[in-house]
Amino acid sequence: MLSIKSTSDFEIESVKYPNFPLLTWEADNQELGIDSGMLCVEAMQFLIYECLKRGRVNSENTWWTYGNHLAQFLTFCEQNSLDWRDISESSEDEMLVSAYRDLCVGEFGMSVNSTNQHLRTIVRFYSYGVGKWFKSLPYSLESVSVNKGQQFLAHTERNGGKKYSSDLMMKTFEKKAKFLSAIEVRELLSAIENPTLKLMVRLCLQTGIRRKELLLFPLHVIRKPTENRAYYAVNISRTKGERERKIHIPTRLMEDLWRYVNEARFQKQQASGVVSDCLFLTSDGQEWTSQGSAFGKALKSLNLPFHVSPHMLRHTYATHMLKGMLEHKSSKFEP
DNA sequence: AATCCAATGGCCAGCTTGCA
DNA sequence: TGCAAGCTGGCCATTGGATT
Repeated sequence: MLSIKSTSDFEIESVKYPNFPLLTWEADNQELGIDSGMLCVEAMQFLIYECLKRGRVNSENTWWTYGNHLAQFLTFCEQNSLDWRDISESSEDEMLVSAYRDLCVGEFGMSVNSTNQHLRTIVRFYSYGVGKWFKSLPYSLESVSVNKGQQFLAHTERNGGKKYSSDLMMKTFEKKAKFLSAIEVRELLSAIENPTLKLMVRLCLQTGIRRKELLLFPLHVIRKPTENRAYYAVNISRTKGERERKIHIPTRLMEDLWRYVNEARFQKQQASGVVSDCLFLTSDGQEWTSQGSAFGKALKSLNLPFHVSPHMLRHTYATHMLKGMLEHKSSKFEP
């Protein structure tokens, strides 16, 4: 199975949906009436329902996440000559998807978390198509009883005490966040020679913003610090899910950002002629690409004895903030 | 830059806990 | 005692990161 990007010719009810995943078969299969290059009609109907008809999905990335989950499962069926529509009547005995699950974790070496996410998409595909293309489902719904004392999932069912979930799902465990110690933070900052990169790292460490939020950080929120206060509260909008959020920039950092805007950034912008609402520009005076990995590579090229990634800076902020709040108990916050 | 696995954190909604 | 904030765990939309 191959995924192809739609062009702007792809439209539904006169609305154009470019970059939508189109899932096509790779091999002929006479038994199933499939020629290579044909669209998988069932997968397409499901994806259109899941990503376009429903109102919850907004990001094109999400189209591709769901498209890839489905494409990989259907590739498994295609390569092993399995008919994904032929589900045995007794769902307790049906092994098609559970065999795929065990292959993901075993042979492919995928984590339980990722495999579960693939499984949820496949489960939704079957749940969408049952009655349309298949008589029964490749899984059964397990009733999970709710512990009344602990109120486990008590909210999910109105009649109380029970919740239904696919029996394919595996148990997952929480992983610990990776962060830098105070010593490592100092080592990191002193290792950075490029002043702009240093400012970017400081902004991450002191506000906990994500990589994408850093690279798309709005220019217009940077202003000259005039008042005698500890920090400046600013709103940023280009966040995960485009939710606006308020962050706090310490005054000293705000001063340095203001100087950057009026000196180094101004010179770069004059040289390149780029007009941008992004605070940070690359050394060529261009905007950073928000999904690029250049910032992470810049951190890596410092060759520090410990691992640093953009998201670790966020964890570092959160961990030290929590530690600080625990040490200096405030009446305002409950850590 | 494309691909795809891994990780993140908001959501749900009723009971528990904290606090005045 | 009464009110409001906090907690809870699986689901899901979205982003991060490593590899190619």
